[in-house]
Amino acid sequence: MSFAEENYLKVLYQLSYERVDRKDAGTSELALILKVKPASVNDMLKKLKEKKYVDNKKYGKISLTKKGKEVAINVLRKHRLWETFLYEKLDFNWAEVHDVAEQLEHIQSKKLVKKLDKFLSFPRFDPHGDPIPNEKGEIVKTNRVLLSSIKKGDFFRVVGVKDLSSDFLQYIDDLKIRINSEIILEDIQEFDKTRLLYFNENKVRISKEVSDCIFVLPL
Amino acid sequence: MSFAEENYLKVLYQLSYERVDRKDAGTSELALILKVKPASVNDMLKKLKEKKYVDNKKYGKISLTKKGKEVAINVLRKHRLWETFLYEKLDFNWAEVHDVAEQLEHIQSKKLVKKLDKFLSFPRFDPHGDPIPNEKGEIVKTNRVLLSSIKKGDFFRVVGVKDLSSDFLQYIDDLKIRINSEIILEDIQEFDKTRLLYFNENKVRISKEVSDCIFVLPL
DNA sequence: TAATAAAGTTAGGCTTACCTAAAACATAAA
DNA sequence: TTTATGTTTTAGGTAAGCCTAACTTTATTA
Repeated sequence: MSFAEENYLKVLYQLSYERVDRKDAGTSELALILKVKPASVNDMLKKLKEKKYVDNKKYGKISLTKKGKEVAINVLRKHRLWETFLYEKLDFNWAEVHDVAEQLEHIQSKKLVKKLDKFLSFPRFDPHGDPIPNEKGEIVKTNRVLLSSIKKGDFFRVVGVKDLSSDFLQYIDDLKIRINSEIILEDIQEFDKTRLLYFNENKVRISKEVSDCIFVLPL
Repeated sequence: MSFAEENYLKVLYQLSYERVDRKDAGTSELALILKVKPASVNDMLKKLKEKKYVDNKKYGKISLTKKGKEVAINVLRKHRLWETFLYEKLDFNWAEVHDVAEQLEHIQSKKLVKKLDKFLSFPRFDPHGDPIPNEKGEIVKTNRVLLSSIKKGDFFRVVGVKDLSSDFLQYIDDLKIRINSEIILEDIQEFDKTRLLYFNENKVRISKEVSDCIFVLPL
């Protein structure tokens, strides 16, 4: 299983199972995320189909087989364990972990993953609040929601940010909104496309777009 | 700089600068170590030459340029830092670290290397006793020698084993000869191709071949 | 020194994963 | 329903990194 193949399966999984808007993944969307052309996606899908990792008909819905899903979940597990390692042990910030984990997720060593998991005390969520599949591929449910859905007066804890390599990440990190920081939203003032949030003593103005990137756990 | 290119430069460096018998590296020797055919080595050398990483004439000695040496030392630094991490933090044994480090050494992130180095408290030697180049590419000298050169009555400390993926490694690990274990050789009895070593209370029989793989520091 | 062996090189091919350009199909708007 | 727009697929091509087979050069040994 090559790096490229693993990446295709991982992104396919995320588009099929981890999206809020549950619409099917298409060739061009995949191409956009993987930073290749739609024709290349097609080439690879053909190969993955032959190898029984995906199962799609011409012009039809692309779906992972059981085998493909297993590989995808394993890559995701590694990605999120490494992100946790970088954040917890090496003191990386939210904005920095993703790109490095993108490389580390392809290291092939069952033993390494097992030992890393243990070293991190079997974490269930990564720094972005995404669930880390366990060794069997099981994924725990969480009732986290996006900050954008929080209403004035609600209490919650920040648990993560979306696992996207966006410019927001650096910005969010700069706001010092750290995971599990026990910050509680005490008040909201709504402006045009902007919300003024009071986190304990801290006053922070956050745009709609940014609050669509922050996961919180209602208390 | 691709994985393959990095590997060629790393092996070239080791053959040129880290060998006891200081003879020049040849196409077929490189091929043997890199597990490819001599023709492939030639293809790659041509490319590395164009890119000014190596400097060799047809049928002549292959040598690294300053630029090539820098890359090689950096890969070696990463390899040995990762080995140290696996051994010290994840509880891998001597036999297991090499293959995984072989993959990890190609991760591209200056920040990662820097933080890993700090996390490990700036180690100067890896689990095999090989020196870890510092951030500037400087390599500390050590006066370690091979166990095979030790004479009856000498005192020393085991500091590592050769960085080769050999069957010896598992065997050595099983002997429980751990780095910095303060074990001292109290007596040797010589047999045909075999030495019976008394490490404190432990009596261990070791072949010539194995004692050619163990680095010790005379006390 | 000539014959033989070993090492290095070249030529031509293969596979992977990408590409562009053009054709086939699907969907939404007129 | 036809047209316009966008998405998916096909065909043909490229570069990296490997290969085999044949050839050239260097080293060894008779």
